[in-house]
Amino acid sequence: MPAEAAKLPQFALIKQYIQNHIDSGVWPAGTRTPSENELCSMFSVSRMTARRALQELADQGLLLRTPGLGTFVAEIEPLVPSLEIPNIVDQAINAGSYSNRVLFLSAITPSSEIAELLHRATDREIYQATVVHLDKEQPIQWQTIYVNPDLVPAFLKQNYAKVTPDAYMDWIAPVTVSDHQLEAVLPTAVQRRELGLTAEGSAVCMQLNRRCWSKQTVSSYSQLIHPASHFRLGPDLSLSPYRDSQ
Amino acid sequence: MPAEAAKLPQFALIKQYIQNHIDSGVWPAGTRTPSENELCSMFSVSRMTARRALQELADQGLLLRTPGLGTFVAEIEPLVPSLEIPNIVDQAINAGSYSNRVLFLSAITPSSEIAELLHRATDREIYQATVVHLDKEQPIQWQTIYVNPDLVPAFLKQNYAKVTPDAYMDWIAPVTVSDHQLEAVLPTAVQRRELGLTAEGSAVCMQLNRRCWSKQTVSSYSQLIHPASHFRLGPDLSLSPYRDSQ
DNA sequence: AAGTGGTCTAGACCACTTG
DNA sequence: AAGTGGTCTAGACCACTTG
Repeated sequence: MPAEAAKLPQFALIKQYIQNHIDSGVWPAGTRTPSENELCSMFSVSRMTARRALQELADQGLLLRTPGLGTFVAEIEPLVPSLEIPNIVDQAINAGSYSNRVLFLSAITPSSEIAELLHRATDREIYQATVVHLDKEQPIQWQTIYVNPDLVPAFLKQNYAKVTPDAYMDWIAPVTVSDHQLEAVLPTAVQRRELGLTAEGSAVCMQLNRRCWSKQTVSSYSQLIHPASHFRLGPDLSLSPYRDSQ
Repeated sequence: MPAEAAKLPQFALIKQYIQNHIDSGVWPAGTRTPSENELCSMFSVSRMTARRALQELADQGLLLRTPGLGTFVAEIEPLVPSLEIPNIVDQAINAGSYSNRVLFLSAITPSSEIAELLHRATDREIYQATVVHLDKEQPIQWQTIYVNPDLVPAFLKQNYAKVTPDAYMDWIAPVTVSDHQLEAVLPTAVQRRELGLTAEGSAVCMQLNRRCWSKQTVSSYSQLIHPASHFRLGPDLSLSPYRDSQ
């Protein structure tokens, strides 16, 4: 028995054996792997141990198992690439360089579009706030947030100089799910002024539309508008995605 | 024994029991759950069955287990929101309404920036293609792709009217990982003309920078420029994220 | 009828933590 | 010393598929 490999438990050794055959192409997608009983005798192991190896690889999506038929190597799924959405306001708060300007805070009668997004009738009031968020005195985001007053009745009575609308909302009605949309836009004249955008060429903005849910009820809908110069998504491409693994 | 709940296996019943106590707030984060042995006697079940319930919930991230200490309810992780990146060229191809115009196809001496992204020296040639992709005769994407000739030596000899550069690349050097960056830009005069953007206001574009890797080697770097009117990320917000679960 | 995976049992030994 | 989770065994019954 080689001394090097003695540390891993037996189910992990069986997993390695199977993974090697898949990665090296010896077992292409669709190949039947050894059955639980076959692995038992191959590795001199009980069925529960052989089963654990197969089951964990199946949970990872590498194998497909069918009672009565066997275990098969799964097709590689194309893996839809995705981008994480940074929260530049939270980053500024954590850095201690955050401030803001509240431009509007009031109850309003929603447009039919906003009412529909909040799942409310157009004849029922909702709350709206418009805030410009700043990092080191530089405007980084224009936020217009529409709030469901049923979930956050005291929304209009808060002082948003220290606690942002998002932070207060998350305290009263924690976000359980959120939807996001992203598009490139040209800001309005008011937005350009408040965001400090003067030159024509630098006036391009990224608009993020975000709807938040709290326990299966829509709690808010926000339009977040960022100067393109302050909002890029994705990693620094000078770094290798393999930096962790080798 | 109630007839309704008779269908679920015992480990699933124990999982339900634990999940209910977490979801309802009876066991907040940090609470110690019953141990494997305690669940054994509570549910008149063997330790392997009680263990399975705890282990599967731990695999889901709901529980944390420590040998010698016990099993504890995990903190809810904030869950970074992310957006899937649509491939509008593939969508057009699948819809059967795809065509393109190849503007440039040649070996070039790379700029230092491009050379660095491809992990190559500036004095070694690379391949470049510039293609405008169309859907139903409408321009939807400007692509400038820089290719590592080591991996795809015959890149310049292909006819890209039928098979796109990306499709050919994926055939020769399948993409194992890809990096993406996204920003809002104003297109150049040439890009505006080729993309059919005339009015000033509609000239905003989304630029996606994508670097593809094949077996831990950079195979290509692409700049993908889309008219903002044809490129929005995220779901239709008129749909509920709960559509599947209720 | 023989083989497959899904569930389950009643034991065992281990390294680890706590009093 | 008593309890915890991690690994493992050698059996069992089941519903399911195949020849």
